[in-house]
Amino acid sequence: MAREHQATLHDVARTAGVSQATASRVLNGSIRNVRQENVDRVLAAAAELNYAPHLSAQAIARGSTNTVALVVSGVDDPYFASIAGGVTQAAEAAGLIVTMAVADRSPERELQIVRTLRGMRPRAIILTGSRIDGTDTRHALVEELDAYREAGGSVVLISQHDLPFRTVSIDNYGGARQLARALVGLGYRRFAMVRAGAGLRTSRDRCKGFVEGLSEFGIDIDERFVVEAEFSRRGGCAAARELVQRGLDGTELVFAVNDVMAIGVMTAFRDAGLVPGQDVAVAGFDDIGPAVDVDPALTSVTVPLRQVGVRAMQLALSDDDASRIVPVSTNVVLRGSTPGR
Amino acid sequence: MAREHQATLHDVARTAGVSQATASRVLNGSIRNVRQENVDRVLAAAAELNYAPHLSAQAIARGSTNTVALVVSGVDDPYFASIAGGVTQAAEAAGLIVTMAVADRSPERELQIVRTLRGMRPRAIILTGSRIDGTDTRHALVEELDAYREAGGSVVLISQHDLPFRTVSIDNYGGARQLARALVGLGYRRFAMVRAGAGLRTSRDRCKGFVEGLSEFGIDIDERFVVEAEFSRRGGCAAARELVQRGLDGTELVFAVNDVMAIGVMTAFRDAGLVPGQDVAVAGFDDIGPAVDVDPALTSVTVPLRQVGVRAMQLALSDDDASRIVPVSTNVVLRGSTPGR
DNA sequence: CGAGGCCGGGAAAACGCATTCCGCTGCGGG
DNA sequence: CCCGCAGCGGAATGCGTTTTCCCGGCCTCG
Repeated sequence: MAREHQATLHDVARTAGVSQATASRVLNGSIRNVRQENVDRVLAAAAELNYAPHLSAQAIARGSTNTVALVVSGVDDPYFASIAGGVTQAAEAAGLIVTMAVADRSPERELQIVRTLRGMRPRAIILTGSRIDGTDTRHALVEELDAYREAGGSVVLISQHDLPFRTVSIDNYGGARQLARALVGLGYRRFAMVRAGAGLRTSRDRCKGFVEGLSEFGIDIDERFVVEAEFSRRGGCAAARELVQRGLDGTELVFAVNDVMAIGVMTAFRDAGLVPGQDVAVAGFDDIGPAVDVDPALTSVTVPLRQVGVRAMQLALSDDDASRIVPVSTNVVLRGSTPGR
Repeated sequence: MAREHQATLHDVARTAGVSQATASRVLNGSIRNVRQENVDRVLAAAAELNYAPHLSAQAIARGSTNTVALVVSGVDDPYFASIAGGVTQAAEAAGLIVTMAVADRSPERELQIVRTLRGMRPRAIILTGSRIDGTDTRHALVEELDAYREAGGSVVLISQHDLPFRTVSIDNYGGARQLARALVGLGYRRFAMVRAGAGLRTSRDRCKGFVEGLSEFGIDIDERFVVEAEFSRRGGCAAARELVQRGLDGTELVFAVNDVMAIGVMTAFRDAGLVPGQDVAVAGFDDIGPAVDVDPALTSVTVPLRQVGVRAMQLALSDDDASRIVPVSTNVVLRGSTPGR
């Protein structure tokens, strides 16, 4: 029993007393028929030896893998976790195995990852949360992805619709704009904004939408009340502290470009002795799970993250080029963190 | 440029004017030396052709992959997300690629996944959050893992120390026991408990620790105040509703076996008009990020989830069998959700 | 000046599997 | 009775690497 090697197809064939070809035919449901007797013997042998086909060997023999690569910028973030959940769900439904890599918010790392991943010859590479805009690795990344696609792979981006690849496009702009309108509707007039670095497309779009939504009503946000921070809970905290230090100065509501930041903002406010929703309203974006668990519940913009993941996977697998961009719409949801005034 | 195939080592060798063997030697830093001139030519050719070695082919030729498999029971859960983060971090540090599969809380699915994963010949399989206890798939799973290990793979479990594999063992029992003591110290006497199904080892251990911690003080929990629910936020909500329906009846504190459930409990209480921490205290376990974002902040037991992931990976890679079990200690942290009485 | 050792290069085998092609058997029809 | 054909098993080939083995040239030492 203590053979150091896993059973190979050869072994199975030998103990079944048939040829490799026959064994292969029965084990992977080839088109050709095999006599029932042999089928049984092979199956029995496979079971006895606990045979599991060597996926790499299959990949090399068939010329294609059943692997999908997913690149996220951080797993801890519920945003990516949800998307990853959707992707794996759809992948497993399609019989694919997903390998995940974490870029950790670094464009260089992302490039390196894609390079490695390409060697794996995955059926698709799904990229989410990349922040390549304006970096000098951007060109290299695009080139790499292009080469990959040229070779028959399929590339799917999430919310990077200005790159020449298929993308699932979350309506960040529209959602933020709607949010701005809704908040003005509630009576808010003086806003602050917490955003991420300029390299992050998602953040940019949301800011733009929000600002333009406000400007419909002739409202604008003073430069002083726009603070840039890390795209994370910690970043949100830091930003909120920065804001109270600068002096809130009549600010009625702070909009953070995503929920994890918004939640960070809320707790930082609370730590500073301010009651969120009462002393200062807070709104976020994404409507991640925990948004309803904080008190008051966080006003946000729902984006069906899991759906996004599923769509991305489907988009990756579809071969018609007609729908290069799959739009995903978003929905404002008002909660206790932004009471009417 | 539009060749349908990726560049192969053969191509590189040809355009460099050397043999495949030489190309291989320079590209993977073999022990043997290659003349500098040839090194340069091969490197140039590789860069020009944008060559990426076919990992499957390498795997097959070398007889080993640089892949690690991670099985979690759900990505959306921050518990697993954090562990996954640690695992990928450590894996990438070791130059390994991690492929993740989601068992979705089903033992059968888990078994099937392990079976598939084995075909990938990963260096290690890391299993977390499995709930095989008492199921009939348990034996099959163990057998499968055994066969895998027999063949040279390494298996690491997280908090399943009664199975004959290496495991990172979180001190669930001790942490819960400490928590119980601390809470009694705060003046609490009447407890309710929200736990998950009996198949989940982690839940069992925590319950046991908590109950035994209480019994040190002659306190026990009435059967009526123990409710079993899904191991998720939703489950926590449901459990809390169940509790209020049964009648809290003087219950001072409800302990949920993990934070996501505890948070669910808190919001469900709030929805029912109860103020968490004031009308009824709540304590959880894990100290996941959001624990400090809810209001009042959640009393919990810190477990260094990311560390757990890192350790698991290291344990998987180490080849000395001395330390089959790596203990990870936990730490009670009291917060606003359990004010002193 | 010759033998042996060392260094670097290439041909080829091997890895585990899928698949194509070939040949055998057995059947039915002419 | 023979031919053709369908059906099925097996040998062989190929996939992209690594690695072993061999070979030629050069250097060194005797």
